[in-house]
Amino acid sequence: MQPSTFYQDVYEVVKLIPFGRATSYGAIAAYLGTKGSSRLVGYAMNNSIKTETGIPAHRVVNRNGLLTGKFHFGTANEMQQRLENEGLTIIDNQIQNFKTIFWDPTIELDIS
DNA sequence: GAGGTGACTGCGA
DNA sequence: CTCGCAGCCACCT
Repeated sequence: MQPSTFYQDVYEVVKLIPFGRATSYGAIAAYLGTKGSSRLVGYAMNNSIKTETGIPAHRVVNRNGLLTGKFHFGTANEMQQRLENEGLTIIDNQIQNFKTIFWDPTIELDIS
């Protein structure tokens, strides 16, 4: 297919993240085949919020499960608030048991 | 057309 | 263990 923009692909993957789960920028980038562009994923998220794309960006965190982009939300605690609302535990801006709730698109979606 | 930026990641000291 | 540096690539000004 013809990906209009890198953002579009990122949005598609983020939308597929199931409730109560979270993934990392690198995982999404890797799934898109642009693992080297892990920063672009975060960049896309930033744009997604600004453009009201409705993307659950709060389910996307860095490799350590740290809410690195919480400050980019409308309010600093909104990201954490949403994650806790999904049954996750956040301490010091970091997702607890992140390894357990981690949702890897390269595995869950499987590139077949 | 060129330069600067960034919600990252991995490796080294 | 904690802190710092370099690489990476698409988007924005």
